[in-house]
Amino acid sequence: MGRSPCCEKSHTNKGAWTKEEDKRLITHIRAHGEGGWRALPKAAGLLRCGKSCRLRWINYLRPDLKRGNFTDAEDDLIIKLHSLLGNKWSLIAARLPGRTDNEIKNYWNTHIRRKLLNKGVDPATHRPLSTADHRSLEIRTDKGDGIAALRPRSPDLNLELCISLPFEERMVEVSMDENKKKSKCAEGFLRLGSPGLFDNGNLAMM
DNA sequence: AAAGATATCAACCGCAAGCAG
DNA sequence: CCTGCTTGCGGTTGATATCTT
Repeated sequence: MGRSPCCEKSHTNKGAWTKEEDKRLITHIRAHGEGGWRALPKAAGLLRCGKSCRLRWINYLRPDLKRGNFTDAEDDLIIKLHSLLGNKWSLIAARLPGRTDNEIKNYWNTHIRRKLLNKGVDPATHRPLSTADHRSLEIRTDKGDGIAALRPRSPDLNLELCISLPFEERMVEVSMDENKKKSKCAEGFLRLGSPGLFDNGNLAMM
């Protein structure tokens, strides 16, 4: 028995959005506000699924979006936040006003990754790559569920940067994967307002 | 100029968290 | 609690643009 589809796919459009669809979506959201994505397409007269509407609005139609190239300061901030949060694009985007998680994720994968590699920095660990050992930075592990995962080989590559957080659960949730642990800690870090982090999202140290 | 390779990014998919009943 | 539904997230795909040969 498979999952039920998120919407009636046989009656929905897919692919690039037309200007008319954009207009309908913007008009509807201006009138009724964000949310209720599942019911929105029908209400707005769109042959799209709710997910698609939400994505289109959040990533491209929202009025507060900052389009255009990333600045060097944004580059640096993304790199710093990534070293802290890992691939938690939504958390990173939350610290970059006008940027979306999808935009940052794409930018990371197409530009920053290469930029770091060219500088001899491993984009996954943010540590220097050495020609002799960079292939050994990661090892494959099998967690017993048949799914292999890449994990840092060296203990000192552990990016758990949550030294002083009140997250007792991280000590006991041994089954939680590394990314989740990292982001949980980092979320707390951001929420609590670490001395190393200014309100504008800039990192004072690290 | 044409063909193939590579880069970019908008959009989709599946999963999991959160919430209401 | 349990269940089902909705929303949000991260990984991935695929169409298009740009570059190289």
